Amino acid sequence: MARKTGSHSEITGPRIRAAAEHLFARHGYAAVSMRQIAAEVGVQAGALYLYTPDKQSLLADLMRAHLEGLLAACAALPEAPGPEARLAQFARFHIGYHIERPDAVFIAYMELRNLEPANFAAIEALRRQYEDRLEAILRDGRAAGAFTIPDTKLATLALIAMLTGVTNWYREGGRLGRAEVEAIYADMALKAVGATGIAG
Amino acid sequence: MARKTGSHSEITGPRIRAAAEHLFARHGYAAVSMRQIAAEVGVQAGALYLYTPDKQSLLADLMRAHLEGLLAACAALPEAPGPEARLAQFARFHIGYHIERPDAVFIAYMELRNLEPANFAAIEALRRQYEDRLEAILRDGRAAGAFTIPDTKLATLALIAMLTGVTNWYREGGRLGRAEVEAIYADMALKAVGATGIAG
DNA sequence: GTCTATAGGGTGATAGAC
DNA sequence: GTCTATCACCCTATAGAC
Repeated sequence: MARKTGSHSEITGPRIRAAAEHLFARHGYAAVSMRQIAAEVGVQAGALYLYTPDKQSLLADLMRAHLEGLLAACAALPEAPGPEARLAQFARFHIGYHIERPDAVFIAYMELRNLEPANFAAIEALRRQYEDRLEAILRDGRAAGAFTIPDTKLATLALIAMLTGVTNWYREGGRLGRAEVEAIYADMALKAVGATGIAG
Repeated sequence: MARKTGSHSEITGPRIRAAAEHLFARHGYAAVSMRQIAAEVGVQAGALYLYTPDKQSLLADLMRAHLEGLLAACAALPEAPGPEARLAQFARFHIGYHIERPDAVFIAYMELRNLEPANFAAIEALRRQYEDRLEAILRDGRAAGAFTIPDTKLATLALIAMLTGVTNWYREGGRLGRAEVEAIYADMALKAVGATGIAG
C-alpha cells in the first residue's frame, strides 16, 4: 500500500479500536458516545467515520477480531496425549488467553445483545465453534471412559462458565499469580468431569 | 394507608418495576429510555417520576430487591447434615432461584458498571454476603476433611460462576428440565471440590 | 486526514393543567 | 395520578472547508 505523507491513518485506526475497546468494556457500548471515543484518541468525532462506517461496525469488528484470535490460538495448540491432558491444556489455555484480554472478553459476552441480527449471527457462530472444541474433548474423554459426565453439552457450558469466571476477579499483581490460577482451575475442571487419571 | 379513589398507584408502581426489569434485561440499562418504559406500562414518561426519583434509582432498587430476596431465601434454607449435603443444597437452591428470575439475574451482574458509586457499594456488599455463604460451606467442608480445595476463595468464585452460567442457556421447556439440571450441576459442584461422600 | 458546523432526532427531568 | 408541553442537552452521522 502506498504511504501518504502527513497522514496518520496507519496509527489512528488501531488507536480508535483500542479506545473503543477500553471504553466499551468500562461503560458499555450503549453508554459510550462516538465523541468520547474520539476524545480518547485525540481527534474530532467526525474523523472516526474515516475508519468505521458506523458505531455498530466498531463493536462487531472488535468482537469478531477477539473470537477469531481465540479460535486461531486454540487451533495452534499442540496435540496433547489423552483426554485428561487435553482438558487440562484447554483449561490452562482458556484462562491464560482470557486473563490477558479482559476488555475484549468482557465485551464479547456482555455486548451480544447490542449486535444487530446479522452481526449477532456471525459472532454467535464463532463462539459456538469454540464451544465445540471443548465439547469434542469431553465427548472423546467420555467415550474413552476417562470422564464421568451425565450430559456432555451441559458439562461444556458449565466448564466454560467456570473458567471464564476468572475474568470477573483476576487482577495482575493480586494474591495469586497466573500460573497458580491456571493450575487450580485446571484441577477443578478435571475433577468436575470425574477425570480418573492425573494430568492437572 | 388511605386509598385514593380513582388512583392506580398501587398497581402502577409494580408495573413500572416489571417493565424496567424486562427492558433493562433485554436491551441494557443505558439503551433503554424512560419513554420506552412508560410506553410498556401505558403511561406518559412524566408519570414515572411519581414512583422513582430518577432512572438510576430504578436500576438500583431492582438490583437491591433481587439480592435481598436471594439472601432471604438462602437464609431460610433448612439445616443440612454435613458438608456434602450443605453444598448440594446450596447448588440446587442457587440454580433453582436463578432459573426462575432470568431478568433480575441478568441485570444484577450485567449492570453493575452503570451504578453510581454509592449504589454500587451497597449492591456489592449484598453480593459479597451471598458469596460468603458459599465460602463458609466450603471452608467448613475443607476443615472437616470432606473437600479437597487448594484455595477456598477461588473455589467459591469458580462454583458461583459455574452455577450462575445456567442462566445463559436454560429455557423453560428445553431438552432438560429444572430438576435434571439441578442434579447435574450439584453433582459437578461436589466433584469439583473433591467431595468424598455422596450427597448429590 | 482532520476539522468545524450542522441536520434531525432522542434524552432525562420538570412545570403546570386537569 | 396522569397528561401535555417544554427545557437544556446529548446523540449519530454527514457536508464541505482546509
